[in-house]
Amino acid sequence: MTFFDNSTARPAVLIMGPTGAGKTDLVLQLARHRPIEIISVDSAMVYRGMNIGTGKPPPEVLERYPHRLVDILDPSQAYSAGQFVRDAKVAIDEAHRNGRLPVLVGGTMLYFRALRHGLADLPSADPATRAQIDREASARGWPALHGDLALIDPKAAARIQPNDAQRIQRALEVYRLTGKTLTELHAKPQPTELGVQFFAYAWVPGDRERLHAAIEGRFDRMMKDGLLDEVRALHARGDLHADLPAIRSVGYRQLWEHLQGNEALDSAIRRAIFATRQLARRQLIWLRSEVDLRWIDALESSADAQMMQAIDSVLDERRT
RNA sequence: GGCCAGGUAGCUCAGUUGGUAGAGCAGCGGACUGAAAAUCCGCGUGUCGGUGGUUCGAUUCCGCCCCUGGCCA
Repeated sequence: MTFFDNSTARPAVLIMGPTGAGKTDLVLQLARHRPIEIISVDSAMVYRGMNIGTGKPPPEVLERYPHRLVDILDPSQAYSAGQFVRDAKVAIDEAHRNGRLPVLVGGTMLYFRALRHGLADLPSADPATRAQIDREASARGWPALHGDLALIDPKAAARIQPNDAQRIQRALEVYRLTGKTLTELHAKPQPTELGVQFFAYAWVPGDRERLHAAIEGRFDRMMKDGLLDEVRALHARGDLHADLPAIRSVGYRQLWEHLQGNEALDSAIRRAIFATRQLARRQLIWLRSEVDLRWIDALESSADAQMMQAIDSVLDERRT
């Protein structure tokens, strides 16, 4: 039980895959047979009351095989990459203390990257500043604010598109909060050494068309399982709105539009499936640029065995 | 069977007063540092239903045929 608490880098396995690739089934399979601790890397599963649409395992399964970083926030709140890194560190440490191998599984690639490669020391989001910038943007337009940014931080402005409201806002927010530019702050070296050695795997269906079909079938199943009622319950609360990160999630966003009376159900469903495929595409693009990643074709019959073997080799290494 | 309206990109459609065509959606490629399941950027050759005719030239005009929808029998 003391395999992991020596002073050298302790191991953690990362399983990164697009939505609909079958990560959940895989990791439950692993958990049944090996001493692992499942840590979710998913910006939507953090929210309570968002179960069917985020593809969480059913409650009885979660009870039997606990997932860290699932159901930790109310949908009215916002999560962030920075918060994820802090939470993940704690979860990894606890797994090691319990003598278990942390297995981080999910599809939020920014979180994986932030965990492995670190984040610059930036201030977290400030609602008042963002509201102020939003007011300016609605008066002058985002390209004008992009022009402002070009004056204070030409390098950042050069890589941010004039219409990319979110990034322009963030760059200006950081400057107003700290008096320093994003470019300056990014340049500072990040001394956050986690003391964790990561073993990273891309879990990806090798056939795009089959991924698409799986995504469509999965959404139909979610609808049969009561996704619309789930979204209706969130909608009925009255304090949630379409601009919240939780409600912007794939599936929830489109069904929310339908519940608002803005869109027919069949059209909302169709768009939800499109949005899910587009999400998967972006996840795949992200994976292609990741380094130190071993690819496993999730469609291969030996895929589960390959992953199991990978877990075993990490466990064996620590045992000697 | 007759009349009418259509048949143009994977889908919905626009358009060419005759010089071989373009939007939205989809799809694809890419960017990505506290909203990331977010946000943004880029990519459009397709027998213009088929076949004859008129014309220097037809997807566009004309004839015939096929298909779809509607109305009338």
